[in-house]
Amino acid sequence: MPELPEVETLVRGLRKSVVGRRILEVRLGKTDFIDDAAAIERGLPGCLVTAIERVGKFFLLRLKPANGRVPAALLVHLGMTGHLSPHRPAEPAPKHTHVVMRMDDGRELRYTDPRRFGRMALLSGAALAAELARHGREPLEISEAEFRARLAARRARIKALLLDQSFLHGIGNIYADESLWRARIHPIRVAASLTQQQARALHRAIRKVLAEAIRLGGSSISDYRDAEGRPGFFQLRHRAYDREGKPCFRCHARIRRILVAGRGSHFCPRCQRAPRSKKRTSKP
DNA sequence: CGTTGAACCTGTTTGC
DNA sequence: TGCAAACAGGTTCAAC
Repeated sequence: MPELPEVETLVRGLRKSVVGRRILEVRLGKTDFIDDAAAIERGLPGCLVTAIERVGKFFLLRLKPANGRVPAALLVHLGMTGHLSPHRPAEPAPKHTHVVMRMDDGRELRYTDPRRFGRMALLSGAALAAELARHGREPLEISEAEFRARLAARRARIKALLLDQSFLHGIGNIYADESLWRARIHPIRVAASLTQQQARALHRAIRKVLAEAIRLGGSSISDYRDAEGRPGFFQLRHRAYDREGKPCFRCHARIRRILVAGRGSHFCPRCQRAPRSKKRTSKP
């Protein structure tokens, strides 16, 4: 569910209701997705949430401890099925609610995640810096020149590279397929083989797709909801993702689905030309 | 460097 | 209807 636009939408919603609030109490369910559950249980109560940021697909809740200890940050990743949102305590907690933070306005910030592919960690100082250092560039901020230069240095397939969070962070399977469709680039093209025009088109497509998805509150495929429980609407604008067998919006050819980097990849076989296969027929 | 497949988990959809 | 397989918005790791 959660790629950059969904996390960004959630972050904007959470800012309004959670920043400036103090965490009074923490209750945990299953904890196998938490780096150090004891540290969370011990460290969160008493903390003031001073800011909420998005780093790629991660949430970063900046925390100010009550008793003058060093500031820390709660890092949250939603994995495939995670969700983080405020609720009234009277609202029954759904199945798979694993973290409940009782806030000083009487509400509960709940983390729910059926598959528990998400991640949570309370970090400060060097550990936090090390975590952030593993991340790639923001797709909405990287310049076209730098994007092109970095592509030129890579022999990986473009789809695999777009999913690589140490290259760019925040793009997942939906927005990779949507960006490639818009830029008319086949997912198995080698990154370094893209022409300057194609790299430029991809840079623009990524920005356009992500910006529009944020504007529409993200994509709700099955269960994504924002901080107020409302779905996103960008799924209505998908042109490739999950459209196997349906006509291409540009040329009406049937959208195909293949496996690239182990992920279902959707593309138009007519608009997004496959690279010339590299069967060596002659050798000088 | 890069690729593939498996693993981590639960739920839903699809196929026989 | 029933049951099994396939698949899902993600990441990581071993093996090649």
